[in-house]
Amino acid sequence: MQTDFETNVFKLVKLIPKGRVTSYGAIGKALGLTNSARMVGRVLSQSKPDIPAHRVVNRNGLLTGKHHFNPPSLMQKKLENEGIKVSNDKIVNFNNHFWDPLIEL
DNA sequence: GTGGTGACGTTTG
DNA sequence: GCAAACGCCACCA
Repeated sequence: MQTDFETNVFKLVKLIPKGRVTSYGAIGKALGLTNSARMVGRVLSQSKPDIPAHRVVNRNGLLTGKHHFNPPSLMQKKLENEGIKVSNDKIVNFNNHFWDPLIEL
């Protein structure tokens, strides 16, 4: 059983277009939580394989949560598989791949 | 019930 | 421009 917030996060993450990435703050902001990025990250930790959590990174474009993947390198691999260049655990041209739910939706 | 920590972000010094 | 502190909410010890 999940809260509405978690449901929203799951839905939003599922709506992320292929080859695009977003940030915790953007998701939280879209849900009305301006500074609760931690919550978003926590929710993603409970996300199932059904959720492309690899498309969610921090504001720095850094794959901070890759340690929670299995294996951790899977995150980078998936991003690269979608056409996103990843170097040193961080997204290249992050601004170019950034997907803002507030704008796109 | 209290304290500390966490897939973070923003603001101030 | 870089470093440090605060804020937010939830879970674990």
